[in-house]
Amino acid sequence: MAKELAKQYDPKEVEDRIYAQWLKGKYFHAKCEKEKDTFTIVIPPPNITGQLHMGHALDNTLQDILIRFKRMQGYDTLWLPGTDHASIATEAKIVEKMREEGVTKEDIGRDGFLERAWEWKKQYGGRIIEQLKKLGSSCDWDRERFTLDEGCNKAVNEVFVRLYEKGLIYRGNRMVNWCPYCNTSISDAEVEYEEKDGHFWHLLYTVKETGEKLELATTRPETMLGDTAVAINADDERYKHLHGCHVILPLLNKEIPIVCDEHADMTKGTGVVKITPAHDPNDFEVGLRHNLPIVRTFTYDGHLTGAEDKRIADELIASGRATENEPEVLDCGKYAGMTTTEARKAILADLEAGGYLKEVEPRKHEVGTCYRCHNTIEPMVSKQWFVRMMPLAKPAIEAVEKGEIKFVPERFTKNYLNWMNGTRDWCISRQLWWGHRIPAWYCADCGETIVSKTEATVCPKCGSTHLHQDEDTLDTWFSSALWPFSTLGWPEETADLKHYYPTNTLVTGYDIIGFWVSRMIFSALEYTGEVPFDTVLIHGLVRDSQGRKMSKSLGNGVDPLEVIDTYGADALRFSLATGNSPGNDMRYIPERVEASRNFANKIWNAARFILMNLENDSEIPLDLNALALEDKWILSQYNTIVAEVTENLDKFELGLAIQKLYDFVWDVFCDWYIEICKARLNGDDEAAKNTARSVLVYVFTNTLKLLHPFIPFITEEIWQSMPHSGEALMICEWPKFSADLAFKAEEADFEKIMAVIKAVRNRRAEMNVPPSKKAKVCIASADKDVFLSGTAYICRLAYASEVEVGDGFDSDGAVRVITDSATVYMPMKELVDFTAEIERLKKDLKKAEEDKEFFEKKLNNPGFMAKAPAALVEQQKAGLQKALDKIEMINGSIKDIESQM
RNA sequence: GGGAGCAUAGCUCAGCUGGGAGAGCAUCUGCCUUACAAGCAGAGGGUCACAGGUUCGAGCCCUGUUGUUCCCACCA
Repeated sequence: MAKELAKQYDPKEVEDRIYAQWLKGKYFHAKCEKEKDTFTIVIPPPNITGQLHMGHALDNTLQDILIRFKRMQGYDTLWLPGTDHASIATEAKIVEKMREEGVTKEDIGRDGFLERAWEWKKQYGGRIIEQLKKLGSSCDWDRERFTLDEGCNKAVNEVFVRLYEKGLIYRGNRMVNWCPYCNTSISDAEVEYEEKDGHFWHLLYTVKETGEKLELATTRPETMLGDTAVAINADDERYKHLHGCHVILPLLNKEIPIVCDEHADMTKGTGVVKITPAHDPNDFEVGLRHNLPIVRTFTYDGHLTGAEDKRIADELIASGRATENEPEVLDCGKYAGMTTTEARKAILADLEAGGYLKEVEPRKHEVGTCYRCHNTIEPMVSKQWFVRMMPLAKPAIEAVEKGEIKFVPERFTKNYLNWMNGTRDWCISRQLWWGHRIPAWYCADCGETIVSKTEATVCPKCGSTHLHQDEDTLDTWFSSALWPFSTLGWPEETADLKHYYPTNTLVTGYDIIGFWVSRMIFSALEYTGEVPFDTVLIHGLVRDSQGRKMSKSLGNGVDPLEVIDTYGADALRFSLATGNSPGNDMRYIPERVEASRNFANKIWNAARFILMNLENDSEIPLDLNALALEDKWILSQYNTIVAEVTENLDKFELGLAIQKLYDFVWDVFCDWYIEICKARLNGDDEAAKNTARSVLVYVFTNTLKLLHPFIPFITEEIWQSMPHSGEALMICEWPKFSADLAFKAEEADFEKIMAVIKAVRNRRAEMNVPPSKKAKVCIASADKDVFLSGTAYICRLAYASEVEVGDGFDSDGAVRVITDSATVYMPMKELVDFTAEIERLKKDLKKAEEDKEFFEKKLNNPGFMAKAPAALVEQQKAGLQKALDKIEMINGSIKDIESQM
């Protein structure tokens, strides 16, 4: 006897040991083998602040399946791992921790803060990597990267300088989304719109020239102090007489012009719009068109501006350093220092007191919020760095339209194109410290801007050495956008970059197509001249069992590590991979993980059975000449599975691939083939025994290979217990379809035997005959040889005391069942009820006749005959023949019984 | 306002180029048959949301309707 396995599979005992073994063997390490084709995936780098959640588990399971599959297929395979510095999230975490200690950023300064941040990274940054290992991820850990490491920084500076020199990066006063809580600008992509209850406040502004009250509505009355005009539509008949007039801004008693602008929509509200260029994106545009003053009334941390704010701004303007669109700042007087919420209240109260508030209308509206903290975004004119998107988006759109990059499923192409087509200039500067500092310096003497890859020390314009670097850092996504090539060494022409770039498949969720995928594509095209990957495999979200998004606030998140601890990593992986189709959301159902665990255990026990029946560890060669019918059947079935699994993996249909394997292992191999082998294994024929062993081992170990990408731990553990050559399953060669193993005729013959066994079992169950009660089974069939070859296991599987095969049998007192190739008699006199038998047979007959009609209808349909493919027509003919045969047999039996009654 | 997804068994979902509706879980019946009770053998359960259309043939393709989810959009 060979090795013995425990009765139940215990993942805890196996997983860490196997993972250590893989690491020791350096199987994950890509060796940059020049002669081999490559397959490369770069991991979507998880945030260092993060803990492994179900989304990561799904994303990384899919990647690991693809990587392991390709590795076994013989590609030089690289899965490049790493983490993202996540500027805004990490900085928020550290600031929060400091707050608990009573320390602010300002207290410790930039260097002190960064010291803390790196310390934090050291402490927690590796956590999620360790968690990925628990999942079985076969990343090349020797190549692990971090978006804020030195290499990435080099790439970032390189890109920044190149784009700046091409005029594709610029700095200017523009309308940005400002998060007063995070105290930084964020990009358009980082704004999430949420429907909130709000109001429409109808205000009355007095027209200076005519004295009439002009009604307008606003959802943000607190911005009114910054109004520098009121807009009407030039074609609006109601207001033609007001062209060139002015209104008196309430509270400030300031005269502002009435302008005609297309932005004012006659069909909406009163057709009059207040214009606040400093705090509304549309109004900013209107302001530019009409050369209106831009008056800022909010501070960057969400309060109303006061005297000091105004002094600073005035000073800048007076110094002549102000750039285009530099906003003025208003001293908001009694409102200064109030938060925007307080100011809204106070201003509304004063407007009402002054008779300027006509009515209040409740209204739901979409409010922009920060994706990090979900506080309301204040649109704000601010001086920031931007990437000019138009020239970059164009090639990125073309590359996808030309099919150089393929989205799976295809529908996400549209999603991507919509995003790319609609994208506006990208605000990349952040008022944060944790991140890539913007490589720009300003001359204190002449105001010159110097953009440089290395530290600037002398002003090239005036020779001054009084330079200071821009205080801001770059959007995290600016460095993530370079990930597929910065991690391979770009801008250096490294061996890795040459060999592994462009990468192949990017696996990610549909939620970050805009944030990340699109930016990688245009970045790669611009800097490397190539697409970063050829395929983007999109998956959905993992939701909770009720279909809700898993979230911290709901507390409905399921911790993958706990699942692994309870059921094993393989069970989790299996659950995530199976029944999941590309691009669609899925629910996490605990029962499914349990079912997956059961499947793992099923495989485990199949292995146990095989091992129990082997004499030793040595391999047994497969002798194609010694095969029995059932051996040919299982080999042929296995062979088909090889082709199907490979095909589906190639198509990224991972769920279908593993489903087919599940069915094959459980329903075909275990439920049928193993059961059938027992007859030979328990018999005395040593040669037959050995053939059975050889086929069991062959099919099983090769099936382990097919299963390995999905459930790597258990398959590796079992494979190493089985007779094998080679160090590890994970570096075995992927099985190939083999014409030698395609036994179509034998498959069909064996199915006749299966049909008889199933029919007997079915009939026995109907009659409630327990397995312990055996009965003789007599098979009358034209295919005598087929049934004769299977008597040993028909006996076992059909609970027969003995099996006889012949042309006809004494039907007296026999229960009978009819398949399309045989009539089976079971002498069970005491159970035979002639009336019931006839009733059953008539039921069968009815079904057979329905079948006959079904096929005849098709075959008599001229349209079908003329247009259906030939193979299908043949199939229908065969079906009809089977039905006819069956009808004949049933009629014979009915007559037979009637004659005995 | 634009775009997309989903609607199939009691529940959760598969069903890849159109060719007699599937799985897991749950339910019911019988089994501790020496790999596995986390198991074995059976059974029941579906007008594939609705209405049209294309086709010899539609769960699948087209049009519309309803319900539902999501993404995008500056509607004051």
